[in-house]
Parts: sequence; structure tokens; C-alpha cells
Amino acid sequence: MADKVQRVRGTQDLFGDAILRFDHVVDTFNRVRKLYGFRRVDVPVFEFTSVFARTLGETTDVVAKEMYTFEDRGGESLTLRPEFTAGIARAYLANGWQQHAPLKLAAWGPLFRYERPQKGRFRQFHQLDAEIIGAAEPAADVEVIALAAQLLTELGLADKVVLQLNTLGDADSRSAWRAALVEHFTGHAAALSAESRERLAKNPLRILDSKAEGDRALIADAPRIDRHLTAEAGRYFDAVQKGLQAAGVAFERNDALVRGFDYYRHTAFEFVTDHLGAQGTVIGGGRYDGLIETMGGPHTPAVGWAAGIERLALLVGEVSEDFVVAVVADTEEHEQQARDVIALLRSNGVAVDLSFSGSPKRLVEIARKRGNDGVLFMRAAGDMSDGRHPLHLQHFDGDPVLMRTLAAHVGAALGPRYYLTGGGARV
RNA sequence: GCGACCAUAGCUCAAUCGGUUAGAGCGCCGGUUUGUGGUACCGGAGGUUGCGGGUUCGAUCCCCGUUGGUCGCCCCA
Repeated sequence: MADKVQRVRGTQDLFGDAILRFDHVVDTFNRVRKLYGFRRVDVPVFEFTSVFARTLGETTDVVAKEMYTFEDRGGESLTLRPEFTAGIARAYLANGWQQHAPLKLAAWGPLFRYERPQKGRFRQFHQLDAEIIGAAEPAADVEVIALAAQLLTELGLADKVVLQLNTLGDADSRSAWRAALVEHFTGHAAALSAESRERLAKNPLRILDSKAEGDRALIADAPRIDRHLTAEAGRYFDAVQKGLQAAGVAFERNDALVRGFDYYRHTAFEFVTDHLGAQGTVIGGGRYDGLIETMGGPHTPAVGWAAGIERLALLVGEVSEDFVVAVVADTEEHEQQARDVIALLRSNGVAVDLSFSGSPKRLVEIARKRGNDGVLFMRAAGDMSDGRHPLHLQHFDGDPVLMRTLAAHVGAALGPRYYLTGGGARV
């Protein structure tokens, strides 16, 4: 029945072009994070519920209504991770990774939030994640942001995305600013949108993000963080900005930028785009010096970000695969020999696709439809007097540069027992 | 949780004002032609128009409900 093969809302079956783009984002991340010395870490997809509930903030939407929480057979309350940072911080504490501090970590994988799906948002979605744990220096902030910026550049997205930067100050700055915001907005509560009135009680910083037309004037007059920054927090933010300039990372100040979770302090940033409809944030992160302490660990400064893989995959252009050839024997007698050719090609690094039945003509059609780059024919007729068997390479793509490249790879992989015609090959 | 829009063949879409046998392209299957290779042509299979009600002589079309999808609000990557 149809209902049995139905996909759960907000999940995806990735295939074809979609998975190529997804993998391209992940592959690029893995390449770039190595350039920055970020070590791979993998943590569980589920944790004890308290790991997320305590750290993200009880009133945040994610904790209040978006977590996939369930009881296991032992009666423990577990939660499918809605984000990476809390789980990584838990692992850092549980495994005594303090000995490696400062630790630069990279992770990626699925996350789960019970939300209404829309463009660039899913219930099972995937993020890239980068964290530096155990470094209190502005240079660490610069390092993670530079990693993000290079990732975007290498994905070809540099001109589609801008970096917005803000500071939330240290704990003292943040609470002073928060109090000032509450005072300001409470004075104008009647003029606020209903949603912002609710935010006033739950998370007043969020009012600054409001998209409501009527809130904008009030937001424009709202107190800025800059007036409430302690001297130390101000110096810190200065150092981050100077570091970014020195690293050649362009940014713009957005003093209304806040972050979703309660654990953020000091630097907050987002890479945003206007190419994704309502979901403009492609990478978001900041400093979370208080998180590990709230989990019961020692005071541990840390900074990091997460990137939405689906959102990045929507932005990247078409992704091409490495070339693949199909091998087709003209006659049945040549099929055994075709196996030899296939093994030779594969053991020498040339990808070979093949179908399992059909006429040569049909096999060529299939190869083309599957997106193979060319067909290598085992020729029925050929001069074998010198002991070498002729192969004919046919391309589906007319590009002469590609043809020569492909012919060169195939020719080199085949070695002296075969000679190649077609495709501009000279053997 | 709220709102708007959408749902027709495996896929992308048509079908006049509500009108009788729901079409096309692609894909799939079979065949013919061609023959050192991205062909062309002929034929075929494939539909309870998401599902359930209602209005009507008659519903793919109008109404209600329901399920699913898309986009937006909220929130977030």
C-alpha cells in the first residue's frame, strides 16, 4: 500500500543530482578543514535529553517544541541531536579531551528538529560543524571564521554570501544590554507586534530580528550592544575584527545580529545569502565560553559554527563527477576479453560502468543515459597480428579537451597489450 | 502551532464555459531500418484524475472534509 512506502515528513531521499551536490559540499569541507588542521570527530546521533535541554536554553523553541525526544527501553529520556555543539562539548568532557586543548574539531552528519519543512529546512537535515575548544583568544574566532570563508570560496559561493558580524559581549555586557532592551521595548510594548511582545518575555534579543514592519522603527531606536560593552569585551571584539581584516576576510557589522541559543557570548556571526528564499543563513556560529561550565565542566572557552549542508547544496552550481567509461564488446566471443580490459582499467584508476545484458547498441544507449563519458568498444574485427587488440573509444561529449584527457587516461591504464583508436588517441 | 497555494501515466505537464473515449513529451517494453557507433521510424503497455463525501442529467473542473506536497510565518543551518 502507498502509505507504507511514504517518506516521513521533512526527510529526504537523496539521489542523482541532489546527492552529487550534497557529497560535493561534504568533500569540500573535508578537504578545507584539513588545510586548517581541524581533526575529524564523530559523536552520537542521540544523547541523554539533558545534554541539549540544559545547554540550549529551556525557553528556546528548539528545546521547547522541536526536539525528537523519546524514552528507550531502559526508561532513559534520549533526544535525537538538534545541533552538534552540545554533543561535542559533552564528548570533550566525558573523554578528558582537555589534555588536547586547544582542540580544533570538525564534524558533519544528520540533525533532527520537529519543524514544518520548507525550502532549505527539513526535519532530518545535515550540517557541517567546526569547533575550537579551549582557546580564549580572538585569533581562534578568526581561525574558525576564516575556515568558513574559505569553504564558501571553494564552493564557488563567495559572491553569493556575505559575512555578518556582531558581538554579544561577555556575560556582564550581555545582561546589561538585555536589561536595556527590555526597558526600551517594554516602554513601547503596545506598538510591538504580538510576536515581539512574546519575545519580550522569552528572548528579548530576538526582537532585533523581527521581520514585522511595525517593529522596525522601534528596533532602530533600540539600545545598541556597543554602549553596554565592558572595556574588555570591546577590546575583544576589536581584536576579532582586526584579525579578520588581516586574514583578508570581508565582513559587515550587523549590530542587530543575535544567535538562537543561550550559550553564546562575545562573537556572533552568520554567513547569509539572498538566494534561498526565507532561509538566508547558510553558516551560523559564535563563541560559547559558558557552555562547558554549565555542563558541569571547568571553565572552557570555545568558538565554532555550523553550516546547513542542504542550504549550501542548493547554492552550488552543477557538480560533475569524475569520468566514467562503459566497456562494450562487439560480439559474445569478446566478452571474456572485455572482462580483462575492465579489470585492467579499474586497477589503474579508471572508473568503469557496465550493464549486464543487451545488444551492443542497447549498451551504448544505456551508457549515454547513465551519464557515462564514453564507451570503449572491444572491436570484433582488428589486426591482431602484432598480438595487440584494438579498442575504439567513443565519446558522448564533443569537447576535444575532455576527449584527449579521457583518451590519455584510458590509454595509460590499458598498457601495451591494447591499442586505442578514436577520441583523438595516439598509441 | 498558524497561513497561502498545489495534487491528472514512472517523470514533466495538457484537457475550452462542467460535457460524453482524459492527451502530449520524456522514460519503459517489442520490432524495423542503420551499422565502428550520441540515429530514425513503427507498434505496445501504463490512469479508480491523492482519498472520502456532496452539488449536478453529467465532475479532472464547483463545494466540504481528509491525506500528502510546496512556499511563507514562527524558529533556525
